[in-house]
Amino acid sequence: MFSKACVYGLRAALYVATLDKQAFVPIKTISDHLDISFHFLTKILQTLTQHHIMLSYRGPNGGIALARPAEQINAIQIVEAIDGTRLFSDCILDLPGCGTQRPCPMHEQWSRIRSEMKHLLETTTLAGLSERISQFDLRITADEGGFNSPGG
Amino acid sequence: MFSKACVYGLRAALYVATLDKQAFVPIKTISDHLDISFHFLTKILQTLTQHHIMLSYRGPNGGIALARPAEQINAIQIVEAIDGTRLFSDCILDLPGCGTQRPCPMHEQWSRIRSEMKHLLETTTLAGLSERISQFDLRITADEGGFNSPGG
DNA sequence: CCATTTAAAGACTAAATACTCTTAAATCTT
DNA sequence: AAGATTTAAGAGTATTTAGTCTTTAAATGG
Repeated sequence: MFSKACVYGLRAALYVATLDKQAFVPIKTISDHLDISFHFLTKILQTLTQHHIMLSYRGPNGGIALARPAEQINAIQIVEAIDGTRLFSDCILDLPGCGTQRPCPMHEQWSRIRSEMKHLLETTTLAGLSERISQFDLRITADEGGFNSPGG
Repeated sequence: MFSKACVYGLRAALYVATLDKQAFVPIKTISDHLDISFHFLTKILQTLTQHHIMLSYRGPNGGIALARPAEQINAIQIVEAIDGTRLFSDCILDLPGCGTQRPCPMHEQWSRIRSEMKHLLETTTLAGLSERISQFDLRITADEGGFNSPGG
């Protein structure tokens, strides 16, 4: 569905949002916490900074941070920055020009699904997810236990 | 979303369904009509025959055919045969074990989308699609014009 | 100025996906 | 039996995605 890079980007951005700090977070810290390759994550976060979703700063006390309040960053911005917009426009049968004018036989039904998916990602903010995490002790890592209790 | 192989498989199966013949259709005929690589399509259709969605027969007047009436073949059977079932079970954040018990922060919303997608594919039969094609002169090829008027 | 810390950039490798090509096997026609 | 037609199977190639490694550049602190 989404590329690995996209999923990692979502997790990393969400992790930064949960920290709720003004300070820059080193990418190493994030990659350690989320168990993602440091170098790979660096590339992914470069893309997000290039899309003005995150800010980066070099040197000691440097790292990355959200470019704006978590309320103003939603999942679709991250997905589109990394995976592009084709997911929300492509025909299920991959026919060029498929649309209302010249639909494929699944066009109407499929575009409904796509719209719902897009709508969900549009209304899902990092702030909302972050709140849900702290409220229900959810996780964004692969380890056992909740987000705030990595030890058990 | 779906792999190329999956999309080609869907198109090919749908094409065979629209022919509405008992006879076997040579793969070459299908690949020519749908402008898909013959050898690649052969592999894809091998998968579908191995999953008992299609039948094959070698030699002159051989080819492939639907293994059962088009009413009894739905899109999800083809998608799952080619791309597997992960699309309908995987967590959007790729967390292992994500589910009702140990959800990720997007689990509930995302599984709703997944269910709708799955339901759509389950209720979409080759017969239904085929009927829609002939009724509205739709297309399953990349060329101009409707399915029944490839020349214009 | 120098060492350290950090991201940026780019080359490189590995794996998965998307094909292509060749050969074999089955089937039909003559 | 011979030759043509067609799928099956498997090896091989190309492209994309995923991930690694090295070098460079920016920033800080001493």
